[in-house]
Amino acid sequence: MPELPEVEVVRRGLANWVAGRTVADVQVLHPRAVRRQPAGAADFTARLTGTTLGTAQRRGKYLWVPLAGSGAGFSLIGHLGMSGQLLVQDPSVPDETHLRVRLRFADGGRELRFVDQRTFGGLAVEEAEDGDPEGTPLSIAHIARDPLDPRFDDVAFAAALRAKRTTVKRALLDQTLISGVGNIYADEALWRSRLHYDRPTATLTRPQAAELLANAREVMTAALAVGGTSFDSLYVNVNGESGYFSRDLDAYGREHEPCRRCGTPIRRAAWMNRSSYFCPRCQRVPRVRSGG
DNA sequence: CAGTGGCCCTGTCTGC
DNA sequence: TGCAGACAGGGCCACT
Repeated sequence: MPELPEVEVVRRGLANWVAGRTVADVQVLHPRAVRRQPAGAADFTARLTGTTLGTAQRRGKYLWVPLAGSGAGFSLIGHLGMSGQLLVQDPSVPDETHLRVRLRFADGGRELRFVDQRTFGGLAVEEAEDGDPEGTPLSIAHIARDPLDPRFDDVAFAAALRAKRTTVKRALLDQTLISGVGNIYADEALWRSRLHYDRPTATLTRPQAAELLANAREVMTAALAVGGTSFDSLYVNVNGESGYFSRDLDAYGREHEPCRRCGTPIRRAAWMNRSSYFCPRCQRVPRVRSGG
């Protein structure tokens, strides 16, 4: 499940392996993989063929590559969804079972493959912000900056979080408030902050909001340092290698295992059609006071 | 308008 | 052995 650290690992791989290369040929093997392209797969292919790829960029879980040459003013945008992979493969490697899109390059070297089992991810060629050297696609203007972005505004985030009339985990997963946080790192940040996932955001103090942000930033930085979190073969870097952070998780996926702080078994709760892992002792739901 | 909940998708695992 | 159902869950969009 690629979240910010995993997507950043992939971004670095793209920056290393495809920047400066010219696209010779594009194959779309599953139409759903380019469903963000309004005019369809043929348009996607036409807009990409012959362009030169720039340096990959990222905001939250979105990746994009600015295009130069015939593609100037546009970017190739990608989202990995739950199971998407961008692999830089030797052309002799047999096609992956869930290969959706292939880019061949004019230099005849390793090709770029988008592989996606569950097809929640996808690629598209989109118009970029006018004059933006990073080529930020217009379609992600609503996505907030992420906590590893030097331009992320900590004070504004804390204020916006506390102004919300929702619960804290919902807010962490709201990509218009803070991007890059998914189910895994939300649970980890909440565990580190001793906050229950259903805690109303309006009851957080300013220091609690600041600590939650610091913990989200810290856990994602630590995960990035070891290549991200891989539970299975669904998340790998561009060379097909797994990350090692899963062994360092404190809450996510640890149902019945002892809390590393207090020893109480970690509990899993159904939440929003997914799961929340938390320590029932360290992370208590604040009791609603009557009368106010 | 802000907040909420349903849906998309496929492979793996569990229980009957 | 086979089949149904649960589960993994990010983002979009209709609805309140």
